[in-house]
Amino acid sequence: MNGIQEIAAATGLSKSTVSRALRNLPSVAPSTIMAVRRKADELGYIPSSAASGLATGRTRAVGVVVPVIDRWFYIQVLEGVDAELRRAGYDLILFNLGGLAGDRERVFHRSILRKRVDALILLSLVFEDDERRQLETMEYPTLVIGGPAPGVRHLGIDDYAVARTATEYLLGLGHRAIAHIGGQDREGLNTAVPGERHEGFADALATHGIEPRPEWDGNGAFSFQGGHDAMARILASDSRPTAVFAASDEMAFGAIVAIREAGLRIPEDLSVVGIDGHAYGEVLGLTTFSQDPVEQGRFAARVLLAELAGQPPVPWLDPAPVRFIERTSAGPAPSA
Amino acid sequence: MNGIQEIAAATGLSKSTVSRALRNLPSVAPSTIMAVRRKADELGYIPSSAASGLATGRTRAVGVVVPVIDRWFYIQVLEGVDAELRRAGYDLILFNLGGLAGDRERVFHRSILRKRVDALILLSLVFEDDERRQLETMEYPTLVIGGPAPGVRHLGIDDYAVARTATEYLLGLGHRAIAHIGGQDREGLNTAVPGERHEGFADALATHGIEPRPEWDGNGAFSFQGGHDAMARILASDSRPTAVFAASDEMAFGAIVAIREAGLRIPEDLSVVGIDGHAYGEVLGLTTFSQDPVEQGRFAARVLLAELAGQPPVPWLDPAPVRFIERTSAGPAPSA
DNA sequence: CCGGTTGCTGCAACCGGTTGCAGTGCGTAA
DNA sequence: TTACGCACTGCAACCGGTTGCAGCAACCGG
Repeated sequence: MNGIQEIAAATGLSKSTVSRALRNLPSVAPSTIMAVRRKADELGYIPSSAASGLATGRTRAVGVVVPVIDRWFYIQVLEGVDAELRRAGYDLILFNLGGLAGDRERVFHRSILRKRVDALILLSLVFEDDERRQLETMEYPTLVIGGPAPGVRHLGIDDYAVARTATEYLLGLGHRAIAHIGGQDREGLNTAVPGERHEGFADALATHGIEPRPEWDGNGAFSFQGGHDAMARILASDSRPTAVFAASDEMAFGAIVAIREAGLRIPEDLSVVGIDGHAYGEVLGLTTFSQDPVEQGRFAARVLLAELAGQPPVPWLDPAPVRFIERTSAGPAPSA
Repeated sequence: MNGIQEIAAATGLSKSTVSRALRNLPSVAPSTIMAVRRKADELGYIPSSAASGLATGRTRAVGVVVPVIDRWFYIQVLEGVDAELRRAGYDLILFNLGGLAGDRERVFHRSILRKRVDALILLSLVFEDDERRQLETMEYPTLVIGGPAPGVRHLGIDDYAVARTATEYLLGLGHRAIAHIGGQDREGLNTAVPGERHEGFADALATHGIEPRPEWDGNGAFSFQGGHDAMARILASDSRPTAVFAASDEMAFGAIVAIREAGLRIPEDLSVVGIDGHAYGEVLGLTTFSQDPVEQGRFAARVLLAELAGQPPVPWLDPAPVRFIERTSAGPAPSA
């Protein structure tokens, strides 16, 4: 005999009373609750999530789907989501698609989740039409963080606006020769994010009548190494920009290293700005437009938990805030 | 009516046959399997992990416990563990202690896991005696990765040996004035790791009759920022070392930045070596002793999955391999 | 003294699968 | 023709909790 039943036998109570006592339901006499608790401890009772899940239809777990794990943004979000779930006594199940090559099927084919979660948070994913439909047929509340996701409820910064603001900041410093480092992170990032940020950059230039130069548009693959290599290539070209807009902080870090390797000074010779708010920026003096993915994660978790608690769903979420952090990597354009 | 039952009714078969058909058991007629599959698709059947978990006592999930999420090492391991679990069709449940302040209780109090997992991987944790006992009473297979963990089965590199080797490498290059950057990561790391690595360092010096100098022993808190600040302090002291042994790559990166800020050259003025194999090392030219946490994660997962598949448990695991990556951050000691 | 609350507990069905055992129908060998 | 084995399917109990409803005793006001 096992579980709750065993406690029932040992205390002379019924299964139902024990069940209620363990959950502190008000309809149980305080003395009974104490007795049951004591016995449970004594017997080393371990509740079975499967059993209660089966009976209630609730798992007390939330799934988080990431394209890959090893990316700054996802990890920050994960940290935030986790913190909030922990507070609420929910578990976190991590579904990693393992890159684009990985099996998207995995999550979108409904049978995989096997009703394991009560709600789902999807990170930086854009969906095919049928995937979106799949998502809708899943009965649990869902939320997407990061990157525009047409047709599904979504939380994140306004990538276009941030990029545009960042570029305008450089323009405001007098820069006219501005390079862009962006590019697709094939397996990791929302495929829309690089595009949005690039567009914001391009539009800012356009309003100032500046033609973007293809040799100043680097593909940094949204990584440190990529940013470094892209910057090195740009510096190797015939003409040199006076500023660089990197679509992510990690690429900006790479760019900074490449610039220093070339013997140039920041910001005297070359200004750099990024987007993200990565912790390394502090030491490296990176001027950046910081988002707070931890808070985004927390917020997403709170929204979903509220719905699970019975609150009416919020159909629309405001874009997440961006904070400008001015450090030392960007300065006035050198006077030609 | 729901689930398997519904399919049974629709096909005119019994629950049991449907159940077996869905699992492709050999005792079911191929034609029946096809029919059941078709019906299941048609009805949009979603299996319930809770129900099968309850019936079989297996959850097809493995738990991973981390002290905090946002650390390079843990994330790499997570990636490896996940890859292997995915292959095997297992889910990954992430338990974050959320720093030392966080609730260790959470995991060690048996009732929290609520039989949610079939096996448990613990990252860089040292245990109190009673926690170890708790762990033993949990019925499922368990494995610790990273940092020595007396009394429990454990996987990881030999921290002492690596640190000693790294230091001896610097000694071999003629360095005698060697600084150490280590220090406790209060909330993140196995409390034993910094100690082991420091000991390896100290012992290597000792065998060469070198007295460690306290002003050259920096606390870098196992972070980029920490490494930077520690190095800056060391450089600000009266005398300057000719080499630095950083107990982690991230601290080494910080040190490199600090050294360059001071206008010194690497490795002409100052050599740097690290431990880890962080991806940034490539660009920064860091000479390091690389471990492969992804592979450690994969390996750990494989070990546990094998046990879950019925293989006899392996009581002892060899230390994980370390690979020396010689790049450009360390060179011969400048001749005084 | 009675009818009605109030507070607590028990009964039994149910959640959705899994599994040991007992059929059933058919082919085949004796 | 009969007996037997084989391939397949069904019955019913079980996994360990949850919950609607009923039951019971003590207590209340009238």
